[in-house]
Amino acid sequence: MAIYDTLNSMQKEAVFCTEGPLLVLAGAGSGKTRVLTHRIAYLIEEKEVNPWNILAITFTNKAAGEMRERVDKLVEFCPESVWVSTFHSSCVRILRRFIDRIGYESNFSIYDTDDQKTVMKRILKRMELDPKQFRERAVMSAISSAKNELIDPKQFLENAGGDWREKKIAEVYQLYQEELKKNNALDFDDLIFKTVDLFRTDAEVLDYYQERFRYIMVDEYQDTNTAQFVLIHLLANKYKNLCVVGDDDQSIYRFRGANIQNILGFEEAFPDARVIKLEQNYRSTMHILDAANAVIRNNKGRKDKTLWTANGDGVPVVFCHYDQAYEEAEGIVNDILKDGRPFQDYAVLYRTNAQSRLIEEKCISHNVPYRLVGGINFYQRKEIKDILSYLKTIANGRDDLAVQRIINVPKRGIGAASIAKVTAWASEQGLGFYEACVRALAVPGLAKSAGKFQAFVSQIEEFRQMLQGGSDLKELIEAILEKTGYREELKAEGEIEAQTRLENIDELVSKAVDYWDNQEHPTLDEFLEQVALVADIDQMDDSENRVTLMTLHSAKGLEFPVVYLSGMEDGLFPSSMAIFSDDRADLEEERRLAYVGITRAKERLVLTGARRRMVNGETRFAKVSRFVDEIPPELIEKEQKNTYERRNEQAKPTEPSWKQRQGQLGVSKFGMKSTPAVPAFGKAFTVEKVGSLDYGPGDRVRHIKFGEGTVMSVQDGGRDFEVRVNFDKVGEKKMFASFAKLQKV
DNA sequence: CGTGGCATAGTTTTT
DNA sequence: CTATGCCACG
Repeated sequence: MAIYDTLNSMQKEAVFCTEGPLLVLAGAGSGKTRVLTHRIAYLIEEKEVNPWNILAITFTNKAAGEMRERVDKLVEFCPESVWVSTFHSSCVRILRRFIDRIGYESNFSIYDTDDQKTVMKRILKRMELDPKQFRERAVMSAISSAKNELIDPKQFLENAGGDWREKKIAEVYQLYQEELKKNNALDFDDLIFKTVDLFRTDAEVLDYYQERFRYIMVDEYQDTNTAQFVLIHLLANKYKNLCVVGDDDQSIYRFRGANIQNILGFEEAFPDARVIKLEQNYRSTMHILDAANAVIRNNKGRKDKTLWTANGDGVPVVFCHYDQAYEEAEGIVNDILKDGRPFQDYAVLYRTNAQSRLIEEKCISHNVPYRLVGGINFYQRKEIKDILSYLKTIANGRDDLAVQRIINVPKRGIGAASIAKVTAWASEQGLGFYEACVRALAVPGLAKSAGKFQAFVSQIEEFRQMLQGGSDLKELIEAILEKTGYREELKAEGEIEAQTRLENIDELVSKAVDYWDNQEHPTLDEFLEQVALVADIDQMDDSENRVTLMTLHSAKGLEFPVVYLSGMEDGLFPSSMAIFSDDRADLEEERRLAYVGITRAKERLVLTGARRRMVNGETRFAKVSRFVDEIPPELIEKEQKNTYERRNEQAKPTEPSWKQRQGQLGVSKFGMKSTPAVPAFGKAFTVEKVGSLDYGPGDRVRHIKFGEGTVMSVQDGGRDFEVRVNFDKVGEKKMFASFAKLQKV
């Protein structure tokens, strides 16, 4: 019983209440993951529930991974049988097994956002719709929302009524689904949608899973959309042992379909539901919580609760107002240096990804190591998508988009015209695109190009044989790079580009190796599947001593000793979209975002904002964010950081450098994790730059490949220094300092 | 068929 | 400002 003694009384109640529907309203930092994991342990150890009968669902792989780890530690008997996974991967697992019952093949491929875009573009073009009126972004989001609400194309059309535009979108939706079906593909939304579809049409399958999952737990319940709600509802409907944990004040994904009503109306959906509130916070100081409470109190549609803590008051919240956005960035970085904790104790949060740039620049110029979460997903990078498309083609060749992506990468002299011919013939014959390539000779009008298609096909076949012959993924990717001439082509693009891209590919290789070595029966298919469902935040490597830069959205579920909320300006945060919206709920969502941001801080919270900042090349002026004003004056210290003050600050002697600071690691109160010997995957997101260069224009330097040369110029290119060097042998080259590793001679 | 240049449009957040 | 798309030229 000892493990439960560490829980407070409310937490205990939630853990011990195992039968029937249960809603746990868990405020920020109130230990909800602890409750979930202990509840799982309790079910197994005390209630003798078979681990096999437990399902725990989260939103991100990271959360699932953490829960998995904690469950494995806590539960003695067969913890691995507990199904801990995300919505999306649970659905994939179910669909792989039973999707044939709703007319798909079980080896369906999963389309990511880019794939969807490609398909959508094609359809919009084919329908000759005015691209101004039907932008693919808008159409896609309309379709996505429809899927989140479980509306199929037919219903969409019915709902459209007499609205011409809506009717057209319904038509696009219909065609889009047909196209996906033809390619035996599902997009992200389909994964949920089709699982619900499967459960609704096949009572046998539903019953199987209802029996299997007698105890269901859902984390971050406030983020579920209607489709996910129905899914859970169906699964839980037989035994009704459903425990959902969430915080309505942290619902920040309305824009992608999250339905806050799922949590607010839980008691109506399950009339005999128990409700337990967790209001004791273990994370932050009272000052921080007071600020959070004060802000969120302005929202109307919420369950009433007030966080409190036994921690002390702590230091006051600070708001720093700057003139310019770059001064704000500078101020934050200076403050971090002055404060003097290990870098990993700090997070700088912002509303939009674009804001990261200024902060990055200042981190670079002050030698502060940082880790950037978000931005372009690693798996969306061109070179990664290329290699993955090769792998997909090698795996089965059924993913037409993948094949089309690589058929002329690197250049094989196969142009758009030939591809169009093959595509047309393929659909005429009812063949997949790859199949059609195999039979290129039979395609009418292809003439000379047919040989090029055949060369491509035989190359793919060669790779397949490698795989069957026992090659691992590392060898395979290596072979692709060499034999297709991909590496060659990259190099032709330029030294800097090629190096960055090859480094990214190396990251992919290490990911592949990691998978290959840790799996009992590794398969290419399974690897590709894992890769399809990862998000940025999943890869965040928190073992390195770096400042974290990310959006408020990415920050949910995390905590840091010191948090900077930057860009606290009306029009930016809250966004002007929300301010001018006639739906009050939009502004409330922004406020919840502010609440999430504030409650990430454990000890110190600094809000910052600027009067002016450059947006889209023009200067914009902004008032202080209304959220700052919602914090009562006695809780917050406001500082005007004007240009004059800043000059004084700058005049001070340089702060301890990064290297010196590293020595403090391990001595500090926080973050004692040691750096692993093998760099974790995710390095691609951290930018390690050379702080200052020991060479400048006019100096002689040596490059590993190009030999000696003279530095022409050094330019601070934002993320890195761009150096122009005139090499004796090869002439002038542009390169990034951190990659070029130039040596002064 | 490929490339390079120009024009235009877009900016919230992402599983 | 930047990324993408389209068009015209080689």
